[in-house]
Amino acid sequence: MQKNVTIKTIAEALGMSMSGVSKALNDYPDINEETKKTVIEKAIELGYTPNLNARNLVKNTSNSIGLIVKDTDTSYGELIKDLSRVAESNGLNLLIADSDRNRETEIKHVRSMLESRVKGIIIVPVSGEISEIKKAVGFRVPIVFLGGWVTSAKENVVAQDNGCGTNMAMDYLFGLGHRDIAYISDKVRSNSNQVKIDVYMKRMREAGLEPAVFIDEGAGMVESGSRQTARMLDSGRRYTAILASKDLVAIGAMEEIRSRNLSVPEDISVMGFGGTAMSSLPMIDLTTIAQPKKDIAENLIRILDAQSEAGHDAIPKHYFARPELIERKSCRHVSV
Amino acid sequence: MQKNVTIKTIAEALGMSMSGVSKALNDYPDINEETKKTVIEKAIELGYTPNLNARNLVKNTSNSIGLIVKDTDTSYGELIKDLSRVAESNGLNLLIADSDRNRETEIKHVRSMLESRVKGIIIVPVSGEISEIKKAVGFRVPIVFLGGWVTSAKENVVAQDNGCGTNMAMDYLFGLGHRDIAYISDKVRSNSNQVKIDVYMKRMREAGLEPAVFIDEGAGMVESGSRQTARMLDSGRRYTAILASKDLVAIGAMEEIRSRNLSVPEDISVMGFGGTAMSSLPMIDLTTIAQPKKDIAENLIRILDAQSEAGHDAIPKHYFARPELIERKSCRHVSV
DNA sequence: CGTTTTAGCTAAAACGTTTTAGTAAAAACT
DNA sequence: AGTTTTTACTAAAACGTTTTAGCTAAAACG
Repeated sequence: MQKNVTIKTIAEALGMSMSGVSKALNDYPDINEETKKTVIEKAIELGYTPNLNARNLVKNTSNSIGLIVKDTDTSYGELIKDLSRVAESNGLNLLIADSDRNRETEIKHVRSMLESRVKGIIIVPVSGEISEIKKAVGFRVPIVFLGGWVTSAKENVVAQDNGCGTNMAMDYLFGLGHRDIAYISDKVRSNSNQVKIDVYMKRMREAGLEPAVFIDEGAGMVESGSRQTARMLDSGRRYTAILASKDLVAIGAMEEIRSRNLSVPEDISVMGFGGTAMSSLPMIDLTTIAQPKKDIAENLIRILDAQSEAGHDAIPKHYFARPELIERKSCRHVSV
Repeated sequence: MQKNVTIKTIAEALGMSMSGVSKALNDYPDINEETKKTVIEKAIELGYTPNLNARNLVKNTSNSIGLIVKDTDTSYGELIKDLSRVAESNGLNLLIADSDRNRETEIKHVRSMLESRVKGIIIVPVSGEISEIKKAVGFRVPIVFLGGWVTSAKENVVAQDNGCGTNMAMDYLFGLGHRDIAYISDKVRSNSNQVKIDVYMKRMREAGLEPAVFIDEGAGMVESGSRQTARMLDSGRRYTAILASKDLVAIGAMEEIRSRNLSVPEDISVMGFGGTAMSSLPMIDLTTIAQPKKDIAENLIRILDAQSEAGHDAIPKHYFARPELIERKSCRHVSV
């Protein structure tokens, strides 16, 4: 392996000092323009690549942020693209890890990222119990919680505004004339799911209607959707619309409905939550409340940046992104 | 901001030398076991976190690898989870970037990763024209190309064995009694697509059958699938099965078939390629040739590791992962 | 002309590690 | 007892940067 090309290499090639070269490359004002040009040319000629390890070490800064998701396959995993783009435009590298819904793995990733001296950590926690995470991070770097798990006002949180999203969904369904609307949900673990249920119930009651919430306790989002839809269909009451807690739950619902030779949306309208890639497929074509991924990505980075400027006594920041209703083919006017 | 806890902090607290502490923490044999214990305890007590920037700088190594995909949403994007897992078990961090199918962005990411001194780069290139990438990387770190774009024997390449996959698909369809099989493809840009076509044609001819390849030139994989399926259905010849170049193309095909009141698989069997998450959805339920993501992830890291040991005159390595046929509901025996 | 200012550099310390070479004391030999 | 070996450390250099303080020569000033 040939010797690394460093600032010293350039300095020697040019017969000048290392500090001179460094300053030239960093465009300091006290270096002659001519000199700067010469230095930059030489740097390119020699194939110089600055060593960020060294730079970060002396400047005590970092050019990377960590993202730990609990599952790359979920809607928060789909955010990687947008986050990577925003990070890039802020000159940041993105360090990614998947905790695989495992607390131990999650903590390991946190530790490892701290050793790599990330500027901050964005984390979709495995559960709402975050004390271990907080303990591992200490006050070393800012940490932003992503998603509906964390509610404490003392933490930095970015999430979808699920209250708002549910209201949009209800407005839409009421607007289509639906009155018999069921809420179908997978296991309620995170706060986001609870908020959706609360708003759904409130809206139904305000409209003088009887809410009907079907919550599944089993595994598999699609399966949860199917099971609870079956329960709903067998319940005796007739429903014209389903609001599902997730896109995958909605897909399970559609499946169950169709397996009984009913059709979506002719017999029952189905509305999803998430706006995942799958919801747009032709055979699915799900009307859904979509997560504004770009908006979320931008605010994650914005908050992380602000907090790392501010130090560890900074006031916690919260951002709730306004979702967007994507109208597709799974909902229609209630038939009279 | 309070002072960082470094090896020096520990050394002073214990009245010993920095080198002693370093050696104790790294379990050198020439340090007393008692001393090691004391040092480790103190390190934990003070909340010491090793600074990998400093370590990597002096050891001239790296603990991270870079992954640049051209689109996080494709099947190679779904590999992030597995790659992150394999990386973790090898003590590596994963730096991820999305080139967004843009050559300029891609090169920017390559540069940035080199500055961060990654150990190596895994890249799903934007196109088969890789000279710019090679030039940017030089011989600094090993680079492994992922996917069907790069064919040169001089490069490290990991990809699916598409020849094998296509043979599996053809065996399967022949086994179900199909003889009128069409191949439907989106735009042929990468080598992988061409290989599939070649094998398809070969197998058809060997069976004494007339191949029929429908290639779309337009945008959107789903739309490509639909358009070419329409062409196929209008072509006069009657087909009983479709082999699609991608899962999304297959989904487009299914959509077109169903929109004509034909059904899958009763009237026409459809076979996909990729084994993406979407293929498993109930309304899709696509029989497909799945990418062995775990296998691919393991071999990517293995090759990267081997090449960075070997230095830049290492012999290029190739690995073609054997895909797996996932049998679902989109294919059945040809009706007689 | 002598002094002050400015332009354009250089020298050296610092960042937090690892590692090589060395050393003092204790232990083991002869 | 004197020598060698072993044990358990320490000192200092090195990695590739940035930055502070300082320096020299030229320019500007009075």
